[in-house]
Formats: sequence, C-alpha cells, structure tokens
Amino acid sequence: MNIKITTWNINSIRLRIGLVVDFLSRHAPDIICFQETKCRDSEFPFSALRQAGYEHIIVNGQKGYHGVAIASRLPLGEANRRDFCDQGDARHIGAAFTVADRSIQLHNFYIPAGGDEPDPAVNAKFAHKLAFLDEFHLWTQSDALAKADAILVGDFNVAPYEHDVWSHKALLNVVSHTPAETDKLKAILSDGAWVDALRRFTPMSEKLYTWWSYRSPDWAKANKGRRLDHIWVSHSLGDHLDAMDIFRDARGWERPSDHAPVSVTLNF
DNA sequence: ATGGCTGATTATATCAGA
Repeated sequence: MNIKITTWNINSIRLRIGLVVDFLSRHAPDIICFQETKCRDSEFPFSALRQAGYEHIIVNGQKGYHGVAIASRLPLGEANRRDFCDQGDARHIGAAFTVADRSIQLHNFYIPAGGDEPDPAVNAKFAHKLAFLDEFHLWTQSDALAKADAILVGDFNVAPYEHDVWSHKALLNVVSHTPAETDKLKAILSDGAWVDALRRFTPMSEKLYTWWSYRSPDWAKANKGRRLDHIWVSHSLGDHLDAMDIFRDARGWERPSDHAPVSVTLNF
C-alpha cells in the first residue's frame, strides 16, 4: 500500500483554507502538515478539514504568527509539542501513525527564519535560528528517535545545497544559505540517520525550489527560488520512498502562499 | 535589485517573514 504525506507552509491557514481544500481534493494526500498557520488553536478551521475527510487533526498554534498543525485521514497517536529553545514558540508538533503494521513517528517543524543580518552577535533572531538547529541536531540523535521509523517535515528555512538556491554565489551571505546554517543542516544529514527525500529523486546538479518571494513582480519568470521546505525520512524508510512532488502550480494560484506544497509517497 | 510584497494586529503603523 501507498501513503502520501504533504508539507505546506500555508502563511495563514484561515486566509487560505479554500486553497487547502482545493489541494486536498486534487491530490488527496493521506496526511498534510502545515506551518505558519498564524492562529490560536481555537481559531483553527477544523470543520473545513474534517469535511474534506481529514478527521484527525492536531494543532500547536499561537496568536498572529508561527504555528503548526497536522491533518490526517489516518488515526494519529497522542500529539507531542516540544518547545525548542524554550521561547514559547509554536514551532513543532509530532505524532505517530500506523501503516502496514509499522508505527511511524511524524514530526512537523517551523524552524526560525533568522532575520536579515547573518551575524549572531548582532542579530538575536539569527542566534536563535543557530541555537534551534543545534537543539534539533541533538534531538535527532536521542534514543527515542534514533531507533524509530520516523519522518521529519516542514519549513526548515535553510536551503542546504548549491542548487537549492537560484544563485549559490549571490546567496552565500544571505540568511537561509549561509555556511553557518547549511553546515549545520548537512551535519545532521551526514550523521547518516536521515534520507533527504526530495534530493533522493533529484540529482544534486539540478535546481530544486519550494519557495519564491512575494517581492518578485513575475516570480515564475524570474524563478529566483530556494528549497526551504524539506521531508527527511529515517534510513529504515529510505527504501520505501516511491515518489516526490513539488506542486509549483500552487504558487501561481490566486492569493497564494509563497511556499509550494511538497509531497512524498512511501510504498509498503 | 535583500526588496519592488504579504499577513496579522482589539491595527490604520509595526512586526514578522526570508
């Protein structure tokens, strides 16, 4: 059997619930993970998602910004929400689901963007991002996770490889592609516990983007994108990866998110 | 050409995104 999992930085779930329902009707993932829901849990559009067939919903929101959620056709185990860096931010939610008699942990992240200045000494947001990545690294090595079937998804706000950005040279000192960030992300991957699922299907020499700035007057023509959104699977699941899609069309829908939805399909 | 935009806020300018 197949299972399809989508991640989408939706940039306000209330504003774009219509686009979400459209996406779900067209592509029918089993599970969808959202970032930047930008609402309190009490304001989350549960009923629209339930009507679309996603009965199992867990949320970790806050007023106005950040916020993550998971909506699923499959039952989800108890939600866990870890406050990385102890700042009270809603940036993580996780839960287990079962497929083919295997229990798989699913963790959904919204890693800090990091502000403008790529210097932790003068930019507290960048310092926060680097500290978050360090804590994330340690957490991936914890026993509970290291021995599990697990999938990590979300907006990591880092484009780790040369061809994850439109110009490696132009962005080397731009937050999201600085060596301070990309080295940390690559170190987590190179520990060997994770498969970068999008790159599993696309050669390192090919450009691959999931985000295009709102500021470009013609984002599609300029195509100055970055691969900020990620799906990593534990090595135990690597051989089950069956397909990957970046739904670039969704970036061109009316009043779009600046991120495209990204899916992987696993086969068991 | 790192911002030319966008979203949320007991708003009408400020913060956040990246």
